[in-house]
Amino acid sequence: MDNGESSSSTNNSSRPWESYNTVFTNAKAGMEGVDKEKVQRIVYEMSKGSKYFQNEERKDAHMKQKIDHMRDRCAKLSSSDLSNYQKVVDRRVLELEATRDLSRIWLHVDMDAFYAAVETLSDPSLKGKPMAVGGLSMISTANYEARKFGVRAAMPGFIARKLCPDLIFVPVDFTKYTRYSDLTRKVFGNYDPNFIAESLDEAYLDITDVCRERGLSGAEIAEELRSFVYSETGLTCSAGVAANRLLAKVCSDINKPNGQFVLQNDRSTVMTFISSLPVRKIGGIGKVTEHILKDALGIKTCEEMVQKGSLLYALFSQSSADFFLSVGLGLGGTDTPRVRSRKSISSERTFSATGDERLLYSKLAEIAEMLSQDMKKEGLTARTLTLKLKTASFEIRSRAVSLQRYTCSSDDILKHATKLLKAELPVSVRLIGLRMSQFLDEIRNSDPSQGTITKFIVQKDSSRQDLDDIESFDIDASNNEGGSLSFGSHETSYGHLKDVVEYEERSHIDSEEVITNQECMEKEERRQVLEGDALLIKHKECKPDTSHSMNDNPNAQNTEAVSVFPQTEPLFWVDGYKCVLCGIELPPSFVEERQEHSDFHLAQRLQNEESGSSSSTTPSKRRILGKEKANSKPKKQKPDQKDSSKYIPIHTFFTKSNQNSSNETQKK
DNA sequence: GGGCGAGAAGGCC
DNA sequence: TTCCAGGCCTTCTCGCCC
Repeated sequence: MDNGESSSSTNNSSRPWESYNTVFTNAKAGMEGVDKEKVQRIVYEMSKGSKYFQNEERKDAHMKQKIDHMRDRCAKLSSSDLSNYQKVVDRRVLELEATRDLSRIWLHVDMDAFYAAVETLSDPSLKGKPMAVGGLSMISTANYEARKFGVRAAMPGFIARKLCPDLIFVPVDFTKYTRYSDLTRKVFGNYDPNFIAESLDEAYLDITDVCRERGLSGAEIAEELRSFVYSETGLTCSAGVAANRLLAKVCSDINKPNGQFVLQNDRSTVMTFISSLPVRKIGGIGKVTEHILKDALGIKTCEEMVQKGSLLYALFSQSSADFFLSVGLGLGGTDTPRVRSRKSISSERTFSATGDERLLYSKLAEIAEMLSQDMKKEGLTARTLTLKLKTASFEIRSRAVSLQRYTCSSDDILKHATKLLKAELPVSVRLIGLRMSQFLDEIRNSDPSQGTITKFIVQKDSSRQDLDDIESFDIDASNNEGGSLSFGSHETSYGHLKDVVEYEERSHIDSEEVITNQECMEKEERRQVLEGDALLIKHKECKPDTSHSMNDNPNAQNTEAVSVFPQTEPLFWVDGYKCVLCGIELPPSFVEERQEHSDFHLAQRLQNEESGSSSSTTPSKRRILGKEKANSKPKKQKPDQKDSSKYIPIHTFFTKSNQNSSNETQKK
């Protein structure tokens, strides 16, 4: 990279493509003999002038600015600074060395050109021909014949076709890939039941035990596993065997395709191996990190990370520097981590750039629905919604909002996403994404006997479930002595809980549809009727003899519901604003709050009936009060705190000083 | 002034 | 001719609160 020079568009060189930082010329398995300059030139020629290209230039300029800034800081370091940082490095090296574990044998399996190989199995006529899975806009993977032309994953199809005019495009079919992936995983499970699936086509296996039990070496197990994978699927894979996952992953790439590489478990072999290894080979170090390390600090190999450790600790955050140093020592994960808990879930779609608001809202609705479906499938509820937009000029914007309650409802997601989008208009957009984070996982991850409560919360349109409510729900349940909240009792109760909830959901949706065209008071009346009816249905299920006619005409049943449910009065707003159960006052215009409030009483009542507990928690007023004070922040929850113990933060890092990266994307 | 949470952005596969 | 994904994670900055 031509450091410090202007961006590529203004480069006066007769070979401007040389400074175009495409990722497509990076060495990847099967691309060894590729004419890199030709690929780079074609990619440059086809990209230049496009909005994508301009955006790349902007990013490139930003990266260069960052590198320059780092260099400046580097130059300002005094020898005593460096000597102090060196002491830190020396100490950390000792500490890290103490954690070195050479007793484990890890195997990394990587399927060869997975999607392309599966497609070739389905259609043998593709064998031997250059082929890519994907379309003209983007390809997901390419077979080895296509890679000889420089075609590779994440490359736009139109560029791939230019590089290889005979390229055959096959559409992506994830169902098929998942099926084959399942077959490979069955094989993996025979060697390590706790194997870590990284993606559809990659996995880590701790084969220490199987090696010992069968008296076989890592190489022999790898050979056997690959052979079983082939006989089960007809697909080839490559494997790496080493003392930790980081090294095993590097090793699996060495003899690709259909090969394996074993790195012996002794320190000097590891250190020799790592000494000349380019940093880019390490998982977690990508294009940007590679450039920063090389151009700001002159670090190209893993060994140099240790040699220049003082600079790393001077310029990077502690966690980033620790990561780099451990890489330089050839250290990596050796334990089987507990199941990674996801932090967010998202859905996004790219389409032709448009500024048509109606179209944008309709895309938004589709995505909200998809996200909601995914969340329900995974049993997740969350309270932070982030809208991501990629504008026609490839600028990425994200706008987030934290909701008052945990939800997975598409209505809720869409409602808030619409507000976020509205604030950005007018804008021409080519991608919309929605992400939900801050999961309700204290409950999700709590003891298994609470599964049905979780299910209840999740399956219910949780849009109206307040955190406080859930917490009290949970606590009440767990405090209930004598195991009256056993799994069995939940099972029994779940049926009618679910029905009530589903009924209520339907009612809610119906009422919402009507509401849009109704006056506020009328809406409130209707809601009262529906609330009363939901309780009634619940009651009917408990007492099957109750008249069936109740359900037929909800609007006519409210008073009936009251009369047949005397021991637990239905929720009713006295004088139109006061809850008869707890006395809290909420004017009719506080529609959402009133809905939540009634939900709370409903849930509490069901809970109490099941557990026999009469413990009652008044729904928190603090949020309601917070609402009244329009600008006050909601009471801080314990967030899903960064679980720093789980993984070394790797992928992204920044210098310790201020970034001062003028955020053009910021602030409107 | 430090701790903390929310929002935004960057980065990797 | 066609003009660059989708998902997830981490860190940073800023502002509020104690």
